Amino acid sequence: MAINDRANSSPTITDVARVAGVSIKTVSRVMNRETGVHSSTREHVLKVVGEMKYRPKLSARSLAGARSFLIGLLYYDPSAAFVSGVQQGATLRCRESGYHLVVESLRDDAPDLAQQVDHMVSALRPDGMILTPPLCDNPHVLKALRDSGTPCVLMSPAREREGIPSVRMDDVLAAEEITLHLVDLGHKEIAFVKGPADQAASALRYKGYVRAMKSRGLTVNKDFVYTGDFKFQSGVEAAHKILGTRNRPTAIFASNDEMALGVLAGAQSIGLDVPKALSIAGFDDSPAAKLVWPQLTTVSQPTYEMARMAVEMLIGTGKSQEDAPEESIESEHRVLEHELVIRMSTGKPAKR
Amino acid sequence: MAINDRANSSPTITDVARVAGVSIKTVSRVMNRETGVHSSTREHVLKVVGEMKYRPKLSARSLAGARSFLIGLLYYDPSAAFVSGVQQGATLRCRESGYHLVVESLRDDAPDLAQQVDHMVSALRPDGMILTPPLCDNPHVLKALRDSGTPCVLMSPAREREGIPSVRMDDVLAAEEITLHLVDLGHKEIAFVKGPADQAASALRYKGYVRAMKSRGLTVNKDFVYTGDFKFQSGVEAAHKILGTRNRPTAIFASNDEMALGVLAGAQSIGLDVPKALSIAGFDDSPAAKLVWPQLTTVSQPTYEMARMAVEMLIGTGKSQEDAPEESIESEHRVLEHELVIRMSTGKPAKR
DNA sequence: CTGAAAGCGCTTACAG
DNA sequence: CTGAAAGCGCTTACAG
Repeated sequence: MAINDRANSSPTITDVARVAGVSIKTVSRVMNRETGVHSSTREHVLKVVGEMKYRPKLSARSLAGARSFLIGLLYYDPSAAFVSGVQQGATLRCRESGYHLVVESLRDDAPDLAQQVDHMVSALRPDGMILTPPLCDNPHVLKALRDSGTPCVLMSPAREREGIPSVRMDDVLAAEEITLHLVDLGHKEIAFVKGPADQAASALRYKGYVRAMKSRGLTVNKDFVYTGDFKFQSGVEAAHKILGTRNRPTAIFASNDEMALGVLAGAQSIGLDVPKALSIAGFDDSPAAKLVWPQLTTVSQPTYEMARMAVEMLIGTGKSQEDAPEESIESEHRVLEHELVIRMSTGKPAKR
Repeated sequence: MAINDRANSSPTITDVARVAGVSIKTVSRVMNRETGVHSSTREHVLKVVGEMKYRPKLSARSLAGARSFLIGLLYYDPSAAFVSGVQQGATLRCRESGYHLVVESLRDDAPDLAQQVDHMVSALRPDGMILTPPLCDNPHVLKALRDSGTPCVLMSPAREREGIPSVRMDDVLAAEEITLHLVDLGHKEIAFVKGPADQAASALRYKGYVRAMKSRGLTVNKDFVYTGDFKFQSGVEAAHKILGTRNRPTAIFASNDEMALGVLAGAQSIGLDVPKALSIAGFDDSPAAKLVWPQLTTVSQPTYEMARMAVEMLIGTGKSQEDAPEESIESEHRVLEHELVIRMSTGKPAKR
């Protein structure tokens, strides 16, 4: 027992089998939690495994078997807010099942996006791939992945696709709810700062805003709808534009946090007290939402849960490389719960 | 040519060798850019490789050879500011050399940290590991990694360690420079908001502040040094404390952005105009530094470059598992250039 | 400059 | 319930 047979290299399945007095197949069965092993055999093997600190080597399992125990995560332009939750969720869920997360950031300017994806996939052979926006909407990336037979899950895609599972939140509903929050506080003139036309979320959030206004019999004033680009500066401009009017609104709902922060800065720069003179709501619950005064009322995206769910869908789905691509990829579109985060930037409107 | 020999599975080295009319060893040599292959042979093989779209499988290379082509990145509590740059830098540098980045977030509360690390390392056999704060200072993690013989690079460790390479920036110098920036603007009374005692950066940045003040013959007023915890709220409190005095300073240097943002919020909440009545400087150049008004003057950490460098050091270092742990790990401690980011939150002091 | 053989450490498919 | 054999797709060590 005290004699270690080989140098200081880690034990292999053969070593364990020899010490335990069973075949490597039995050790393999125990390690993979297969049924049909006598409980006394199982316990004995497990004991030896513990003593020898045996850990199966991923590369060997991967080469011999059908799974690589690797999940890929593709980023394009990692917005800090998004990355943190996604990473945490995906990585923890992977560990629970003995999987590992391989992250790849693609360059913004890459003309050979599809090739990069293909390269990654054929070297790594991941059991699944998680795509975040805007990559989850890139047809070249999607095609490369489909050609390789790699199962994918799209996170918050602009639109759902036949045959490709996705996870998302309900942008329309969330926007509706936060607008209703403002209405419930007593606001009647509520401005909206829209995102750019090329992003799917823009229209969805606007839709929720309009729906909320109409459901309460409030009119959507065209002068109070400003189209920004989801960046800080466009929020500042929106504030100047919207607040420059004599008959200004008592609340502004900017459809992402960056723009809401811009609105806040713009409002404060012209001496408006938030939330007394103006309520401001955002969308995303980015880290920065808590780093201003007053802290921002916003919507928390379930990034952590979406990532966990994505991994789960991928691990559940068996890899279907050999089969015809279309036949066995289970297609589900899941919608996860968001959360309203009411902070100090929204309050009752001042009496006029 | 038009006939594809096997099903739709991807070609192996044997397939390529057969089509090219050479041995698999020769294909292997070409793929690994080894010398000693006739140029005509090399070109011919490369052509066939291109036509067949052959990509070596990582698991096979890993099992047969000494390298896994995997670099591990360990996080603990991913601060959004840090993650984004690190990820980008590491992942791009990895791709340039055919490596892949495996990310693992450890749980804050894990009592079995070392075991988790050991598990990851023995399954994956990464060729190297990058540790970010505060994991890079955790003795259990370090020990687990040393025991396994995995080469590591520490990013911004609290203290450098014998035999373990590291990459960092010069916190003292950066803090000194930003303080001098304030002095050069004409400030003489400059307050400092310190970080918590248990973080290495706290003392370093304070040291730089003191050095700058002394070098210009300014006195460090103890009433103007407030100890926070690197969080927003402590910045708010610092502002109230420091600015509540009759004889208040004209500038505050908070030693990270979160606290600086807190100071900004605190100052604005009592009606102070920044930067006219008060200049504020931070440290980190976090995403939020650009999402407030006025935008924050701060120090940009070279996270992207540090990550690139870390990968480079790891790829350069050959894996030394078989040897005695101490003997061949090349120990280097690199210090990378930071950058002062002068924005609108600092300006000349008002005449009294 | 090129190749034949062995083997990395597992899983698969089969037999009993 | 258990095992012997073959093989996954490469690299290593060696020979010529």
